[in-house]
Amino acid sequence: MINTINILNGLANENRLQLFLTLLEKDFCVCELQEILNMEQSRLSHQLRILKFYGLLEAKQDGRWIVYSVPDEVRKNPVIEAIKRTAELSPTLKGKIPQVRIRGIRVS
Amino acid sequence: MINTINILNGLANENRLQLFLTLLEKDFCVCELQEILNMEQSRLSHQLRILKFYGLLEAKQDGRWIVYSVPDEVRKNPVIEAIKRTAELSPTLKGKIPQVRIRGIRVS
DNA sequence: TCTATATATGAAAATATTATCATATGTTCA
DNA sequence: TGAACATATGATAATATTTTCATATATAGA
Repeated sequence: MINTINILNGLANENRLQLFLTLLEKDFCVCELQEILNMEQSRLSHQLRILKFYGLLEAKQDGRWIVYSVPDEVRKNPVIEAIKRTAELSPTLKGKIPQVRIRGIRVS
Repeated sequence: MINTINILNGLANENRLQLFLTLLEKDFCVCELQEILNMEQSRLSHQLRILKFYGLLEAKQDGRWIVYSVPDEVRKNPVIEAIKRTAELSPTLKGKIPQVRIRGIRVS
């Protein structure tokens, strides 16, 4: 199981917490996250790297996109479950999460 | 309820996490914590202040001692409960926690 | 192959956190 | 009151994290 201190270190940053909560809702590629979170590309990339480093995210390539997701093992972690319940994704971001998208293109 | 990001910020440091887990076991005054955690006084005092700042600890005076404790509200928090379950207090520290003490003096 | 797009990386600058040291404050007790 | 003890605080130094900017890499498609 993922180490608790890794979870704490990974998520002890408002930006990364929101990023993580977003990915907890749904998988996204970097360019979608860039739009949703309104973050500069390399900054976002660095933050994703940190979350991945701590084992909180995984990435898979799909064409020229890299899709980030929260591994099942992480979703099942009790601390993560509690965080999901208590830490609300900012309403602004929530409104920005597209319902259906295919590789960055809004479909609905 | 205590803010999740405050919990994360407060505990995203191995030292403070161990300090907090120690106080989750039992209330202690600073000089006891100093001995248990083998930390220099002012460093410990600074870390306690941070935990207090984030609302994770409270302090009450008892003579010349300041006794720190985890507020009930914090204990009941789902994230804290999950952390308590998943983050083990280091065995070294566990062995050092006195069973019964009165104001820093080991009684049993 | 060339170009556009998506993403990552490295280095430097900006900022925040942590440790350390000296000193201040407050309490007890002789 | 003054000495000893317990704790806090402030300033600075040491470190770590975060942002920014420039550039590199990789893929898709013309």
